[in-house]
Amino acid sequence: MKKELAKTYNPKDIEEKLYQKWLDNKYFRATVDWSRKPFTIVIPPPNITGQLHMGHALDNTLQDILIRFKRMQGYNALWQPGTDHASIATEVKIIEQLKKEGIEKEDLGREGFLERAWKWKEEYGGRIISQLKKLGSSCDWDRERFTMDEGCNKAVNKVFVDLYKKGYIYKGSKIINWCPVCHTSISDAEVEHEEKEGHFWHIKYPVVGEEGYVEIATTRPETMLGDTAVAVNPEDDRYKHLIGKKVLLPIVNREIPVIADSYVDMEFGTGVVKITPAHDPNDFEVGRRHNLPEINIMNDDATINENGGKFAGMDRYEARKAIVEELKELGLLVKVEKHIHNVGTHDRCKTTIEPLIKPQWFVKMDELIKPAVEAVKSGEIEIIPDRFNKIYFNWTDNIRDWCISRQLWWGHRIPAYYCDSCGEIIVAEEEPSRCHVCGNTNLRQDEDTLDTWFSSALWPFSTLGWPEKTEDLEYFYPTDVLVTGYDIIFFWVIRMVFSGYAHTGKKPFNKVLIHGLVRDSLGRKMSKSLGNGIDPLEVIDKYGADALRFTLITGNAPGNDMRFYWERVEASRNFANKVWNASRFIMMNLEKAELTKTIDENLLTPADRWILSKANKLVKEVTDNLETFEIGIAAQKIYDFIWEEFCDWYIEMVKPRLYNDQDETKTAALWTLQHVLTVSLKLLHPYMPFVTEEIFCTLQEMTGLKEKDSIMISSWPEYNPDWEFEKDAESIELIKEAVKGIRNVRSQMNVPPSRKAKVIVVSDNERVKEIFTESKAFFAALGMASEVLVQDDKSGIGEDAVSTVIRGGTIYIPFEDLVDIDKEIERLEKEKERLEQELKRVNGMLSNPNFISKAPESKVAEERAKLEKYTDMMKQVMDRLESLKK
RNA sequence: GGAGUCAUAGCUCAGCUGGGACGAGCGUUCGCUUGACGUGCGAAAGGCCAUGGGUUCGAGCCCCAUUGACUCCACCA
Repeated sequence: MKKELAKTYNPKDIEEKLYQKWLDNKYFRATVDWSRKPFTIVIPPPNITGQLHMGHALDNTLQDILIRFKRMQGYNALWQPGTDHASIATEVKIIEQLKKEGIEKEDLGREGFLERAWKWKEEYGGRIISQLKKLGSSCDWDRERFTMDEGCNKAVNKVFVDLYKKGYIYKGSKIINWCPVCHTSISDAEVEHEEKEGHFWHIKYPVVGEEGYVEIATTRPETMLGDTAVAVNPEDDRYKHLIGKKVLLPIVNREIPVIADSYVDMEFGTGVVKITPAHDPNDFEVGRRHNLPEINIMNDDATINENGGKFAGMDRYEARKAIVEELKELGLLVKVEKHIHNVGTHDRCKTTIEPLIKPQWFVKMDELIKPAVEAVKSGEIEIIPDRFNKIYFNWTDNIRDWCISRQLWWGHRIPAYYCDSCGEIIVAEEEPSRCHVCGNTNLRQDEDTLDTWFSSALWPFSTLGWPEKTEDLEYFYPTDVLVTGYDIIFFWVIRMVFSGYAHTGKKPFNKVLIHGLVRDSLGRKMSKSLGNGIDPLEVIDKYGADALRFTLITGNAPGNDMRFYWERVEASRNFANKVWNASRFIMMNLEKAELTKTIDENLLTPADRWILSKANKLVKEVTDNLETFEIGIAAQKIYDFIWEEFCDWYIEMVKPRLYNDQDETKTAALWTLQHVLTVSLKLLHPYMPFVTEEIFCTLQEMTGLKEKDSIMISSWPEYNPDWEFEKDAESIELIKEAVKGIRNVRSQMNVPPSRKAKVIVVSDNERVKEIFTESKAFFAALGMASEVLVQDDKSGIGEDAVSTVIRGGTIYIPFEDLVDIDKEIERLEKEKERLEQELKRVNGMLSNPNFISKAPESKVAEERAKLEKYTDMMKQVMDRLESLKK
C-alpha cells in the first residue's frame, strides 16, 4: 500500500513523529571514526533558567543547518549540546521561589540551598532542551553536558589551579563593581552603561587656615562621607597655590589634603574634584597613586555604614537627600545643575552598580590575551562577517583584569583553602587534608564561587573530556565553527579563545559565525519588560518548525539584525506547502511508473535537459554558498528554483507528456521530475528538515528507488560538469520568452484563459523553427493555444491578429473580433520605443572606444550579442507596424 | 570621546570580489474553479539606489565629505 500525502501540509502531523524516528535511529550520534573527517560545533549552552526565545531559535537553526549540511556531505558531524548553570540568574530564581515560601536563602544554609538549586535544575533544566528538539536540532543528545557537571567541575578546578600556579590568578583588594541587590561582585562585561539624567551639585569645601573655599562639583554628594582628598590639575593656575594645603570636609569635618593629579580635567566642572577612593574607580586609582586612605562608607546593600556617622543606616539615595539638605543649611551648597551622565547598572537586575573595594579573585589578562589577539590578526581564527574583528579587538585592546569571584552559592566554588592558624592560602584541585605549612587540619574553603563565564570559557574542550586526554578531544577538537550573536563576543568568544590557547595549546574553533538579533516588527529588542517577545514555540505550533527556521535565515544579511513579521512566517509556510503539493503532484503521476536509477540521456527532451542543468547549477551554487556561510543567499536560491523554475515552468511544461500515454518521452519526464525533486529536497533539507524528510521517504516508497531510510543521512547532491546543456537552455529560454509575450498580450486584451486561440510562429530561422516544432506540445499548453503553426512567412495571417516579437521571430495570434488595429499599433509603438532605448544604451557602450579597449572581452561580446538581438527584434516590429499602417 | 551598522518599490529587506535594479516577500490593481497547490495560477503598477564630490570605459556597490536613524565601547568628577 503506497502512502498518500494530505492535500495541505500539516506540520503537526509529522514533526514529532519524524524527530522521534531520528532519535530512535541515532542519526544525531557522532562517535570517533578516524576513517572519516569530523565536523564539530559546540552549542552555546543555554541557561537552565531560560525558555527558548527567538535568539536561540536563530542561533540553533544556523547551527543545525551547518551540521545537517556537513553530515550529508559525509562528514562525521558532531553537534555537542549542553546547558549552562547561569550562576546569578539561577540563584535569583531560586531565591524568588524561596521567598514565596517565606524562606530566606540564609535559613537554608549553603548546603540546603544547593540542594534546592539542584532540585530546581532537575525539574526545569531540561525544559530548554526539549524546546530545542521541537526546532529540529540534530544535537548528539547522548553527549549532553552541563557546565556544573563533574567533568566540567574538574576542568574548572584544574584551570584555576594552573592559572594560579602560573601567577595569572591572584587575590586582591581592588575596586570592583558591586550589585547591591544581588549582593555580589560582577565583571566589567556585566555592567551596562545607561545615560541617566542626574544633577551636578556644587559644594564649597572651606580651605583650612585661611579665608575662602574651593568649589567642587559632584554627581554623587553622598560619597563625600568617604572623601580623603581634593584634587586639582597640577597645571591649573587657579588652584596651584592650594596644592599641599588642606580643606575641611563639610559635615564630616575632616581635614583632607589638596593634591595635584593630571587626571583632573581643567575644562570640566570647576576643575576641582573630590576624591573618594572607596567608591569610584577613578578616585581609587588616584588614591592608590597618592597613598590616600580608603574609607568605605557603605554596607553591601548600599546603605551607609558606621563610617557615615549620623547617616548610617540610610540608603544611598536617602543619604544623598539628607546631605544636600544639610549642605544647604550650612550655606555650602552653591548651586544645582541638571546633568546627564552615564550610570553603570547590573545587566541582570538593572540596579545601579556601587563601586566598592573588596577582596576578590582576578585573572591577570595582559599576557593571556596575547595569543587570542594574534589568532584573529593572523587569520588562524576567522570571524564572519569580518567587521566584527573590530569589536573583538576593541575589547582585547582595552582588557582589564577579570574579576572572577562571585558572592553566590550556585556555581563552581573557588578551590582555595585558608589555614586560619598560619594564614596560608592553599589552592588545589582536591581539598587538602591539612595545611602543608603548619599541619592544621581545620582548613576553610573560600566561600565564593566563580563567574559563570569562567566555566563557559572552557566549554569547547571540557565537553570533549578535557583535562583527560580523550580520543574525543583528539578527534573532534578544535571545533570547526562557533555560532553566536554579536552581543556575546566579549563575554564568551574572547574568553574561549584565550582559554583554548592557554589550556589546550590550540584554538577552540576555526571560525566564528556571528549573527544579529531578532527584533520585533518595530525594530525593538524583544524583552520581557516590553512584553514584545514572540515565543518561537507559538510560531512552531501555528506554522511548523520548518516555516520558523526558514523565516529566520532568509531576508537579512549576515550579522545584521532582523525584524520578525508574522507575514514572513506565513510566506515560509506557504513555501513548505508549495513543496508539499508539487511533490504530491509528482507522486500522483509516479504511481504507475516503473523507474530506474539512471536514465538513458537520449530519451531526455530539451525541457528535461534544461531543468536538469538548472538543478545542477543550483547544486554548485548552494554548496558554495553554504561553504562560505552565505546561508540566506543559498536559501533564496533554493526557493526561487523550486517555486519558479521547477513548479511554474518545468512541471507545467511536462504536463502534456504526463497526460499522454502514447508519448515515448513520458518516462523521461517522470524520471526527471523525480530526480530534480530529490535534489531539491536534499538541498532544502538543512533548512526544512521535517517536510523534506516526509516527502523524501514517501517518494522513495513510491518509486522503489531507495537510497537511504532518511534524507538526513542521504548524500549531498554533487555538481556534474557534464550536465551543462547550453543549447537546450537557449531553446527553453526562447520558448519562455514567447510564452510570456503571449500571456502579456492576452492579458492586455483581457482575453480569458478559457478562450484558446491559434498561435502562429513566423521565422526564417531554421533553428528557431526547430525549437518551436519540437516543443510544440507544451508551448501550446503554456501559451493557451488551440493549435500551433510554425511557418517561415506571414502567409495566411491577416491584420486581425496581435503579435509579439521574440528573438528570431514573430508570434501571431489571430483574434479576429477582438483586434483593434489602432490599439495594436499603439502597442507596437511602445515596444518600438522600448527597443530604441535598449539600442541606445548598447550602442552608447559599443561606440565608446574606451569601453572596447578597456572592458573585458567577454563583456564586450555580451553587449554585441545584445545589439544583434535587439536589432533583429526591432526589424520585426518595424515590419509589422508597416504592414498594419498600410 | 572612540568604533560600527543602516539609509534601494507603499512596508520589511536582498543585492557576492564595481558591468544593464529578471530584485524578493508582503501590500496594491486586473484576470483566472487551467485535471498538485486560492497557503494557488497568470498579468501589471510602483525605485532621482539619502545628499554633494571623486576614482573608473563603467558605481547601489570603491574613496572623501555631509545629513539622518540605530547599536556597541569608554573612568570625564
